[in-house]
Amino acid sequence: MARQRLSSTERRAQIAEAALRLLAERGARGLTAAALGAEVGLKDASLFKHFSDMGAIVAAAVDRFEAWLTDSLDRPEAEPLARLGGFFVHRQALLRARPEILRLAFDDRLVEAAAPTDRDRVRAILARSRALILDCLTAARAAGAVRADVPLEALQWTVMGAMRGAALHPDPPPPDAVWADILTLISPPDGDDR
Amino acid sequence: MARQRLSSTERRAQIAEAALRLLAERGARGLTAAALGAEVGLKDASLFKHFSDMGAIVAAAVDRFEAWLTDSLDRPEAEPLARLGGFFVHRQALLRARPEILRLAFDDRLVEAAAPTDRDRVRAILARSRALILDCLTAARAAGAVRADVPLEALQWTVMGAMRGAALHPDPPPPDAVWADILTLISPPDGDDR
Amino acid sequence: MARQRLSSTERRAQIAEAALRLLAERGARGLTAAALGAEVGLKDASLFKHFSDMGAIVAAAVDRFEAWLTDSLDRPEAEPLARLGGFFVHRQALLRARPEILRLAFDDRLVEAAAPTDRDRVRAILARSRALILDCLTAARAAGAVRADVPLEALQWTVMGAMRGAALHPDPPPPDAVWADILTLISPPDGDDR
Amino acid sequence: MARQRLSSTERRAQIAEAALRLLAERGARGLTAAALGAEVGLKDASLFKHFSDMGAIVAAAVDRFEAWLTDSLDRPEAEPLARLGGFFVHRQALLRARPEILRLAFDDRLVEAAAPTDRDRVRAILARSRALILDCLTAARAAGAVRADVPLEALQWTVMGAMRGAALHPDPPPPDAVWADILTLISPPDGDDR
DNA sequence: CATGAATGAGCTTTCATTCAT
DNA sequence: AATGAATGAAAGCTCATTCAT
Repeated sequence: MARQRLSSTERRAQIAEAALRLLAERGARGLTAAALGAEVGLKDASLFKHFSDMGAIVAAAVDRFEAWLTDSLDRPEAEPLARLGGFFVHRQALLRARPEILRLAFDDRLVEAAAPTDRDRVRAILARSRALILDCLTAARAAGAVRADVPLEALQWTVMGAMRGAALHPDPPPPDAVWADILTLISPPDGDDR
Repeated sequence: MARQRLSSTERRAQIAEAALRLLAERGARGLTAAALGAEVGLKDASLFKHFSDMGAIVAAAVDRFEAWLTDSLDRPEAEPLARLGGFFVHRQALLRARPEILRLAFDDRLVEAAAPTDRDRVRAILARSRALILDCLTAARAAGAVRADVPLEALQWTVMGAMRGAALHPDPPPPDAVWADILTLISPPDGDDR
Repeated sequence: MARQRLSSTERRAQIAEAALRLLAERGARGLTAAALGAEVGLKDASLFKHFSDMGAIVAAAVDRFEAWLTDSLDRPEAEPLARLGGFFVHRQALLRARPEILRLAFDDRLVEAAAPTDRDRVRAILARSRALILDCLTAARAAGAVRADVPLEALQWTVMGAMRGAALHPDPPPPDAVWADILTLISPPDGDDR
Repeated sequence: MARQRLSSTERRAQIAEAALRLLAERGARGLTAAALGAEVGLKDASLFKHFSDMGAIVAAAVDRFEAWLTDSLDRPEAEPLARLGGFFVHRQALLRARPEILRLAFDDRLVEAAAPTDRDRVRAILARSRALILDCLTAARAAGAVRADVPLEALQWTVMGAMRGAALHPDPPPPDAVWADILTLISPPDGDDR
């Protein structure tokens, strides 16, 4: 196999991405320099020409993870439930496009591999999604757009449960159909309309 | 401190439990023979007097995990929603009693540590809980006890989302209150009562 | 070759001593875990059962070095030149008994291998010998026992030069003969006797 | 900073000199291609455009060392003690001008870094200085210019001890003052003048 | 002339495991 | 039943060196 020569910028991106993949597929113990090297067609030693150590690689992987999960499409100005729906559908699409990688969003594998500093970053990234959901629901409730007979947190869990359930589903349903069902669940019960 | 000499049976149990704890607290990379030995007051070498190798230890840990998650209190004969409520409340109690250990139920840490065989067993254990929920909901719908305007899976995700959300909550609400909220969410909308 | 089993205490001593030897014979770059292991009949990995890391090994080697160079025979109460002569002869004997190891006393090889903390310790050990010499000479001068026509330091250099020269000599002369010559050199010139 | 492009000859000299400096300051383990490159403003790989390998670099450093220690000022025709005094003062000046580098003269650091061949060269270089001293002393004794009551070697050690002591002195005394003291020490004792 | 990318060999260290006591 | 000493394999990382640009 001809020795691949890539620019350092490309390599760094490639390595970070491969690290995320390995982490998702084989867990923290599967993320070794040798395995990572094999993944990108390098020897283990060569990795350290691009990153100072494994910690830096994980940090770059966390950056990458953050980039994926930072929802550029989020429109804060929108009507709260529309905003939440947009987030939900967009995030579902993401989770399906990168199933191996984004499964990391649902457990602590990335947290486990990371050094304390990055650990907090990962937690913060995940917390942001939860906060966005809760924000939208809070605003929606103020506008009477969601049911008032259960605590907001119950609604948040419903949304997050659906997110997770649909993403991990072996035969995932269309995101907007799922969102429609969520809407049905969290909307004020019928009688209120009258 | 006098060297502790325990019967083999006790030791095996103690080690398996400690393995679960380590796995939950420090992840797959934190489960080393030395750490595990320290946890139970043995030297690493002594572990292998009780188990043939680390794989066997993880297998025993999976047994233990299965024992915890096998709900002895489940009463199949009960009315479906009552059965589901009983399961929910009981499981919540369990998750709070063993927070460190049972966090394993929510991610793939145990899967990661396990050899392929045990991996499937863990998946099966987790699948059983999901199946129980779905069973109850299916029966309940047949009896008209849950809303019919969303797919059963949406209801399942709602229950599981609440289970997870409540268990991971920093200041967990009383299980029966959570269950009451879930009931509200999954019950048929108001108008149907007439 | 039958696997040698030694008590940890013995091993530690053996390893520390071998480290000194390697350092003296092959220099800082020759002191590798593998080489050291070979020297004592162990695999490199086994060394770390007895010492936490290479730093600890070097530290133990410095201890050993210190023990050799700490002159238990020194008698502060003696007449200064007798005390210095005793030191000189005793130290010469030592340097010949352990030529490989004690060559370390004459250059910075040990300093180079050591971590900053131990580095200072080595310097202190070497400084002690120099101080002892200077002390004796100072006292001797006060008693008119050494010549007064050159600075004390010049006398100190004479003693130290002879120490080094005699120790490194391919065919080393008897220590007391050397000492006699030094005495001749540093004594007050003839005329004083009258 | 614009990439420095130097002629090969200049580079070789620069690198050899930097190697000596590194060796003196950081020891054999501090002489790495990367460190050496940094010292001269090159990348490690670029060093090997000028030298075939590290061995060649050390060899060039030994050349350099030899050049420094080859005393162009030595005048064999002079009166022996004058010749020795000239050597002493000149060498002292050298040691002070290049303290970092010439400290190499006093221990085996350079020997340690060198391959066997160069090792012998270094030893030969150092032996030359010793031989010069002994030659002068031998001639001086034949002329009755030095004391006859101690072996020549003792006088040689005195000179060398002073050389070393003065060079390593934290606050070095003027070379000719030191030489005067040496003269005092090695001259025939008073009474002989009559 | 100089560099950036890559490598193989070797280093320190960790880890699961074996064996004699 | 438990340990202390030892090991082989593999991990993370450094280093001299090669090669294409």
